[in-house]
Order: sequence, then C-alpha cells, then structure tokens
Amino acid sequence: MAQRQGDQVDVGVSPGDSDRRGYILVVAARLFGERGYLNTTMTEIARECGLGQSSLYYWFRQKEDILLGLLALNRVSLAFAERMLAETGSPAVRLLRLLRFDILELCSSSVDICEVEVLAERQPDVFAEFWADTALLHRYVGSLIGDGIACGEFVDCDVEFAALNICAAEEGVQRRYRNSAAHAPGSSSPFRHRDYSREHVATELSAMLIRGLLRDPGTLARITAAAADHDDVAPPP
Amino acid sequence: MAQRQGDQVDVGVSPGDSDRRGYILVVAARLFGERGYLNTTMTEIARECGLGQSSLYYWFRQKEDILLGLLALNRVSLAFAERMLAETGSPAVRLLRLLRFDILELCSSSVDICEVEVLAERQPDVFAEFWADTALLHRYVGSLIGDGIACGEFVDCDVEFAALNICAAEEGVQRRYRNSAAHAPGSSSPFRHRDYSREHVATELSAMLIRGLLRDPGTLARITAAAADHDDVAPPP
DNA sequence: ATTATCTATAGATCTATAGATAATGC
DNA sequence: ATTATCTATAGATCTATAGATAATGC
Repeated sequence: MAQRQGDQVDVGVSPGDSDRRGYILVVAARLFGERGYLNTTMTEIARECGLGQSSLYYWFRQKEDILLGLLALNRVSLAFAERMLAETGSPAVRLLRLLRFDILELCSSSVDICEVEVLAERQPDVFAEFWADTALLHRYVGSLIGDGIACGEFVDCDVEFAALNICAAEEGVQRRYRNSAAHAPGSSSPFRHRDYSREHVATELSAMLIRGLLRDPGTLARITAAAADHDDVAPPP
Repeated sequence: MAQRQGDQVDVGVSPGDSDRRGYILVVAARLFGERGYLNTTMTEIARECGLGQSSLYYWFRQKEDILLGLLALNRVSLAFAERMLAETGSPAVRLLRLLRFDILELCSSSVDICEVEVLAERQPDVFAEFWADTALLHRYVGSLIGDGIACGEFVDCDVEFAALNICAAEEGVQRRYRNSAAHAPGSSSPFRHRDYSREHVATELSAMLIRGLLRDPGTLARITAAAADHDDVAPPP
C-alpha cells in the first residue's frame, strides 16, 4: 500500500515512475477528449491502461489530480506570453502572435476549458494553480493591449475589459474546434463546421480579435505578415 | 400517481398547473444559477419548493425537463433575430442590435450555456430543440453578416466562420458575467471584474465584435448611435 | 523491504418508480 | 374520481480505502 503520488506533475521519484504516470495521463487525455472529464470514470481510465480500477489510486490520489496533471502540461502558452512581453517591437504583432499561439494550444488540448472552469469554480482550493495561471494570462494580454494603446496602434479602450473579452472569446471558440473524438467524421455531434483546421481557426480568430482593437484596420495585413514571419511553433495535437 | 407533465413548457393543462410548473422553474433557475445544473439535485429543488423529492416527478418526468423548460423561456432572442432579419436598413446596425440583445439575454440567464452544451452533446435526442435553436441563431447571424458584406459595410470574410466565432465569443463571455450568486460580493469565485453591469458588457462587447467586421471602423460611432435609438427591451434578470 | 498490482467493499449520492394517503370536487 | 402529495425503496454509479499478494532486488 505504499503510494507513489508525487506532487510533481512531470517528474516522478524515478524515471520509471514518470513514464508510468505520463502514460496514464496520455490515456486519460484521450478519454477526456472523447467523453469529457465528468463522463469518464476512473474505472474506464484504468481499463484502458490495462489496470484494475483501484490500482490507479497508487499513481493518483484522486481523480482531480489527473486533470491537474494534464492542465500543467498546457502551461506552454504562459511561457510564450512571457516571451512576448519581454520582446520589443509592435505590441499588436506580439499580441497577435500570443493569441494565435494560445488558441492553437487550447484547440489542441484534450480537455474542454469550459468544463474545467465549471469544476474549478466548485473546488477553488484544488484548482488554485489553474486559477493563478488563468489570471496571469489575462494580465499578460491586458499588458500588451495597454502597450498597443500607448503607442497608438490600438484604439483607446478599457484594458481589463478587453482582455477579459478576448480570453473569453478564445475559450468559447475552443469548445467548437477542439480536437476530440466528438469531431470525428460520422460523429453525431450537433456542432457544424468542425472541419476548419486548428491552424486556420487560430490564424483567423486571432486576426479578427486584433482587428477589433486596431485604430487603423488597414494595418492588419502588415501585422499578420510580421507575425507570420516568426512561425511560432504550434503545440502538438 | 397520475402525472401532470405536459409537453408544453409554459402552459399546463390548466392555469393552476402552469403556475405550479412555473414556480418550480423559477426556484430551479435560482439554484442552477447558484450552484450550476449538475451540482443541483432534485432533492434540493424540491426542498426549496417546499415539496418532497419525489413529488417533483409529478411535475417533471426527469431532471432534464426542468432545464429544457428554462431554455425554452430564453427563446426570446431567436424571436428578436427574426425581427432583425425582417427589418430593412443597415445590416451592421441590425446585427449590432441582435448581438447586444443576445448577450444581454445570455448574461441574464440562470444557466451557464457552456454547461448546457456539455450536457446536450451527451444527450442529443433530449436536447434536440436546443440544438435546433442554436443552429438557427447561427444562421441568422451569418445572414446579417452576409448582407453587411454585400452592401459594403463589412469586410469580405468567411460568413459561416465569422458567425461561429461571434456566437462562440458571446458564450465564452457569458460565463464570466452571467448573473449568479457566485458573483455576489464576498463570493470566493476566482473570476474578477464581475462588477461590470450586464448592459455595459452587452453594449461594449457587441460593439467590439462589430468593429472586427467593419470595413471602416470610423463608422462605428454612427452605427452604435443608430442602434441605441431603438432602445431594444432587455430581458428581465 | 519495497513496489505495483489485485480483490473486496465501504460509503456516499442521486434519479426515478411503486404504491399509499389525504384532500378536493362532482 | 382526480389531484397532489408523501413514504419507502430499488437500482445504478462512482470514488476511495483496506488489506492481501506476487514480484523484484538487496
């Protein structure tokens, strides 16, 4: 009955541990993507891993810990946001790059961010880190918007409010275009037009959101071209 | 053991029935708003109504029927969309009015549309009408965007895609500003800036979304002014 | 001795139904 | 006879824990 549930997400006590936990995370990610978190049971995850239901508790103390492990993997866009803040040059270009990257990451994620938020509101303690990450990203987006206003690229607007709306829009869109088995051909899923690629969605939506901020939307083409030059690496699907 | 669960949402077999069902819907709406649909049990709804748990099943055959009853009440913005389609005049003004009205309605709703969608994806048959309504609203929004492009007010863009993004953005925003006990002062809810009024959110977000479509954003002031003239009636909270 | 798994089960929840019962109205 | 409620309970799920067991490695 010893337990191997390290606090660390990525690193276990030994490399083997990390592999095992990582394998379970990969399996769980697939199931969460297909059925949603709430509709996936520990029994199903265990079965797909070739384990008995209770054996899962050797690796994760509670179901939420599996979800938290997956969310931690998605912390890449926070790191990317920090890079964008540190860089110099046009805030509009940097914000566009950030939004594109973040939408791409959200759409690649196996968990529906809206479902996570519903759960996370219920258990603020368990999801404290998730909320901290969310708040930080909002702050970074707001900061870039503020810079854009200061240098005249963006219209004058309520920075906090615009940042919230942009992040909210990203999350709403993510629900529709997220990679998941529900989007597979032949699925009876009621949403339409899932066949837009993640890249297309990320590029178009980020441009549309920036366009809503620009003082002179005629400059959008120049901005998207400048952003495209960087060819920021997309997270894997 | 007779049952009074009419298919009608608003109208029971007799006025008294309608009152009773309506009362239960009002109570359930409050609880769903406070705790979310999944976190509200039939037992709690019954207790708040002054009923025993099983007595609720006399009025609603299953829990989902209560949710469907509430969703049906929110069909006002569909009717409003039909009015906007029927009117003549600037498509940009009509779309702005529709978006403003719809955001206002979403933020006034007691149920989180994202939570509903998660459930509705699981049970497409039960929620068939909800999906039909959603698809219809998307179609109407797309239609107005198409008119706006045709008459040169909007930039040329993928109509379907833009409509989906706009609807998705509305839903994402709704999660943050929706009226609910979670937003009450002293709440430990992790979201910030709930203190924007629904009217402010609806006005600003709809303007921002329209701005992202306009060929010449300099015309936005004229468009919002024209829309404000109509003073469309907000749904009650 | 430690590691990873298993069997068995406690414990908690929640929806929905069966059938009894009291009240109302013809 | 119909209406609206109640008590009692079936039935289904799901998480999490206790404790046994086999395998590995010193």
